[in-house]
Amino acid sequence: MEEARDFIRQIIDEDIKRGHYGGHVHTRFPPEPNAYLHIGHAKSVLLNYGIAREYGGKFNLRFDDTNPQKESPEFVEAIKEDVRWLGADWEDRELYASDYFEQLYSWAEDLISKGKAYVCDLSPEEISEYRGKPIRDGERIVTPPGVNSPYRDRSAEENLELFHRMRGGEFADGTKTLRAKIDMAHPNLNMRDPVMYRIVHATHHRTGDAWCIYPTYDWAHGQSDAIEGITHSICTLEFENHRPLYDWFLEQLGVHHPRQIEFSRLNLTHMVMSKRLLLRLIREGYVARWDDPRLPTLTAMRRRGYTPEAIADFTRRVGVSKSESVVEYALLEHCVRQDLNLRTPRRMAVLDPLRVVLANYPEGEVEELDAVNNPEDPTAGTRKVPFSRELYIEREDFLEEPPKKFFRLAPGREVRLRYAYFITCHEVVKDDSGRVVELRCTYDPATRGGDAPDGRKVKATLHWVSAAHAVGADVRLYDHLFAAENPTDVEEGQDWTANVNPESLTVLSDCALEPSLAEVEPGQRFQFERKGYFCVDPGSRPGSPVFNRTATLRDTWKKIQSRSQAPS
RNA sequence: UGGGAGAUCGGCUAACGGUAGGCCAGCAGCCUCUGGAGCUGCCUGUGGGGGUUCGAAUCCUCCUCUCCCAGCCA
Repeated sequence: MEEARDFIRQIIDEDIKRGHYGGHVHTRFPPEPNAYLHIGHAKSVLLNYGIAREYGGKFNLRFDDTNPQKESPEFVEAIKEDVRWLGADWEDRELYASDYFEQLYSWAEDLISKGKAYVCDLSPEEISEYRGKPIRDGERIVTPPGVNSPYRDRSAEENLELFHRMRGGEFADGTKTLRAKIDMAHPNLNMRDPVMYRIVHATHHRTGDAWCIYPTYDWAHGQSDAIEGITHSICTLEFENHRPLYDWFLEQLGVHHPRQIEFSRLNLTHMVMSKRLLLRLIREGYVARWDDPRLPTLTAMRRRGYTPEAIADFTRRVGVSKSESVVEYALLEHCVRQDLNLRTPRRMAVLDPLRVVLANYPEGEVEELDAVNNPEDPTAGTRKVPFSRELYIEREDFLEEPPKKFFRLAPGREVRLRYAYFITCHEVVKDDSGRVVELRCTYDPATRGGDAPDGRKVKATLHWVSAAHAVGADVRLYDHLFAAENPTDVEEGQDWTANVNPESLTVLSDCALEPSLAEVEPGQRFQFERKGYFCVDPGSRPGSPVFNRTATLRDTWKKIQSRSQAPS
């Protein structure tokens, strides 16, 4: 069965049919190394890499490092790790716009010589004014044509000399720019003599102090694509306005001209996705770091337990289009559950322990019971789980006064302990404050393994851990970083950070795990039965494991509860 | 205002002049030693008005709404 092709692939199909670019396809992912990658970038990486692979083409990783004040090797390394993790292979093409600085400079000289660029002494504020600001004209707002810079008509010789002196370091930051000479009355503001070079005395993470003038993104990006022989320059919607400018540069230079195709960026409910906003969350301490598992950064999602396969499945399902959209977080969760369901071993872990004593079970006796590692994967085999007189069950699996539809343990009620026995609760022990501290139960020896020979049924099966064998652990539960679907939608005078969910992180430190979980390695994933998917944190240590919850299991009881509690 | 772009079930996305389909979510049921997973069924949609056509989500036209640009950020 053939899958529907997105509009980008349709365009490429057409290009190939018409023999454009010699039938070749060459894509690239062009991040600026000034932040960590997030899942929106993953969509772009996978799109570009996927297209290259499908068409038998090539895929470049190119760092658009034209702003030394914001970029650093730390980000370069982090980005490489994330792209690699996603499975995108750039082979030996780890490239940098900064590698093209000399070529870009020489092309700029060409444009100057042809009278298509000039050195301008206007200040940033003046440039903005000359460009033509929107003016209120009574009811209406009018965008007037721009005004030519007084420096626009310098001779090519003078421009060349000034440009050389700019490179030579003779001028202070911000005092001069090189601008393309296009059209100050152009309806597209990007065409009103855009800046190509600015003076910045800053050390670049790769070129060091070799330069004190740096190309703007607009001047560097298209030409970098051209140099690399990119055929399809896929980018996000906000660059649609710039395409005429990129076309103009390429045409003036007479070089290879990629086809630029814009698609809408990924947005998620309950999440912010811009670098600027993510940076604020970190700087202001709403989250710990770039890899805080509540963030949509790839490093955070990896730490949380997401798999690259789940992310790839997700990006495939959301599709590619030009309409701006917000994808429900639930789809992401669905993808990771579906992946993890098939691949993760099951374990029993009691996150909020309640002691259970089996009055009729021999003291001191321990049985090793067989437990299935993964019902979805017969090859995963079984393991032994110790059972004894004193156990822990989940506190929320018992209610003294069970409401309708609550099938779990309650006074007088019989339930099954998974892979073990049927037990019946006879007595509830409370402390002085009335808190339930222990349950006195009996077990039915005939139900060993979990089946009753007389065929009687129970409505619930609980997970449990033998108290004497339990391994203590920290478990971190995560909820939406923002309770609101759209975090930046705030009332007048409110800052969006007010929407940060104060309960997005819950740290549990008294969890009781089955003993097979004593020795785990960071990054290992498990399904804790009935609770969710969990991943061993990088900070986990032998003997005191730390788990991050990747996602909960779908929980019908929770749903029933919230339905009955929901405000009408 | 000018320029650029977009509007299809609750969400995302197909359909390229010929039965508006899929996935997620939701709902109902079946099944179950995870209230998991799985299975079955249901649900709802072409922004509005005109026009062309045997036939329009698709073509034309007018309108409405939303987003992007006016950095020496990318």
